[in-house]
Amino acid sequence: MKRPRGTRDFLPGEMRKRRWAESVLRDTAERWGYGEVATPTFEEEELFVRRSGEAIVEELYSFEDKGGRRLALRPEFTAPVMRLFSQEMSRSAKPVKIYYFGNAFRYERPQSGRYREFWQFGTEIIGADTPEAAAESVALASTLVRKVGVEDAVLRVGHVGILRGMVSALGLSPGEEREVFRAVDKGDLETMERLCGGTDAGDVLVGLVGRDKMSMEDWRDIGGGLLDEKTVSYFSYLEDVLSLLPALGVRSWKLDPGIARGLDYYTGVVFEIDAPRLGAEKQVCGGGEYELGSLFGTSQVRGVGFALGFDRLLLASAVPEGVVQHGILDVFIAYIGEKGRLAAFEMATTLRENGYRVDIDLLGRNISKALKYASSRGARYVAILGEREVERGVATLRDMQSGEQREISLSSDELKNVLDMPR
RNA sequence: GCCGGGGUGGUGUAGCCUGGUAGCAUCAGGGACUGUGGAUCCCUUAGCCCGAGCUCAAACCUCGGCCCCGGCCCCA
Repeated sequence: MKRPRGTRDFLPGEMRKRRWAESVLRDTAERWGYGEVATPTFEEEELFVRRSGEAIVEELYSFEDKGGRRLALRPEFTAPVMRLFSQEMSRSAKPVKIYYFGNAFRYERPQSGRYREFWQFGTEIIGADTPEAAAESVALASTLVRKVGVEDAVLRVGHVGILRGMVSALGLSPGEEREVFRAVDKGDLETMERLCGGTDAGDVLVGLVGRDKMSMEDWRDIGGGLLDEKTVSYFSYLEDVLSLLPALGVRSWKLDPGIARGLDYYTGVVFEIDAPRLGAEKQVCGGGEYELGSLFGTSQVRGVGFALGFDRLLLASAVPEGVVQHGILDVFIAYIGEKGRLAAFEMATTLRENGYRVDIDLLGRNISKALKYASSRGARYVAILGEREVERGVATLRDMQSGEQREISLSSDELKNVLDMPR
């Protein structure tokens, strides 16, 4: 029996890291005023098709249930969360700020940082179309990535409204425009050159996407002349968003005119975060401003949000030593003889009731082996209970780091604090 | 779907080219040590990804499949 392709088992050490990262994400989102939501692991297939088009059926884990319904394991959370919003929260006070964490499934070729079952964390601010909301979303994403220990993250910010304005200034057919968008998103300069090089607008676009460093002024100067009034107004909007970032704790970002984010429903500011050390699958976050009332028949609903690739985040993260090292056991109890055994189990119960993490010998090992086992488990203390101790109502407590030993009383009052360690 | 590199006890590896007894390390369990850990020694459990072919004989050669790793495509 093997694990299905593209899935993983997680052992205790790995789970400790994952739970740590998860709690960092959760706690931070709560602190920023977001409430958690959860949606079903599977939905009607139609929900995902409507959001993303027929093409995604290829990548869905879909099936028919016994009632003949077409269902699919969720490949992402945006559509389910929007469904939840429009069905359950559309009359809630605006803006609605929610976050989610869970597993999602895509039938794809696994590779580094890409699995068939993966985890995502994300947030949405729904019912807000202001620079303030956009800035908060960008800043929260950036903060989260940093807080889980990704040191070298690069935040890139762009605006699809400006990009669309530039592409439509090229005067291409809709089909050609699609191709250009795709090339822009990939940073494929050769294809761009082929599609729209030679014209003024085309050269400008190629120049912008190819640029490594750029200021807002450059962007305006280079691209602004060719654009209509509405598109030009996006520059000030974007500037406004960016001006709020430092106050929200964001130290640095790169302007990237070429972020297209694939989907049609993005309307304004868009952003991505990369962890360069991850190689081909380096994007750990993507998000932006969107409009998707049309999908669910709601009247115009605008919002801004992002999704974090939890597994990639962990690959890129330097999880603090303490998280990994922090042993899972405060005390291991070893005993000798029938009397020792009873006293040992009683001691374990008392210590556990007082909040300590306690394990006890279950294999009837001798002291030597029990100590070795406790050591390999990373226990801080070993309590030894033999005839000698039980007769006098004490246990021998051995500090596994220093090797020092002392006797402690077995009375429950004494046991409460005798280990003088944080619980 | 495409290209490349791989799959040998639980883990890490040698053996493969040049077919013929699968070796080492580590971990785990037990013992030497009658109540004090990571040492030493001994013992034990346990392996050639799956299938077909060539051959007297396949971990080894050939073909197909599965899975892993890196990349392409895709990335809602």
